[in-house]
Amino acid sequence: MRYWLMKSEPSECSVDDVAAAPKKTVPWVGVRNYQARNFMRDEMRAGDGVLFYHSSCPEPGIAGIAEVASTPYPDATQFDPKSHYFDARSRPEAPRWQHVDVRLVKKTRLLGLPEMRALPALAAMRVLQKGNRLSITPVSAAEWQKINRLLA
DNA sequence: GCCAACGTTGGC
DNA sequence: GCCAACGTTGGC
Repeated sequence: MRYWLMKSEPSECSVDDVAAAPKKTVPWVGVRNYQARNFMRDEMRAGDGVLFYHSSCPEPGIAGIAEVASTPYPDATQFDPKSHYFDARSRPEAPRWQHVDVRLVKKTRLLGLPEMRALPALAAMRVLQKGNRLSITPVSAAEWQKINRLLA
């Protein structure tokens, strides 16, 4: 059992959008960064814990608790010329991009970025490090427990 | 809209 | 393999 923080722009897919989705589950399509892809493809397991993070918005922060809900599979948007995420160099016989499904466990109060930065227990979180841009980052068990207590 | 930080691309 | 140019991310 591992833990992750996954960023989503609420204008694209907010915590409320996931809550309204069938089975409260969405395919995590659109990741086009190799490190983030590798986390999904190589390291995630169904049942892993996910902190659902709102980015590029007026109030960035953790907006819900979710979980990994599938094994990795190819991202269909890479083969769709009409998609914003189309990748002309990916081949169906060798898909470049894979993703998992994410299921919302519960929407929480917003744990805002300033509040996260103020907590010593979270000081080492990958997502808070200067220069971090990765849309998926590992979370330690201690960080996971701390945040779950705060949002309980 | 600005800009720092980082990733990717492509010429050499 | 180097590295400059360019594109993207994401907080502010």
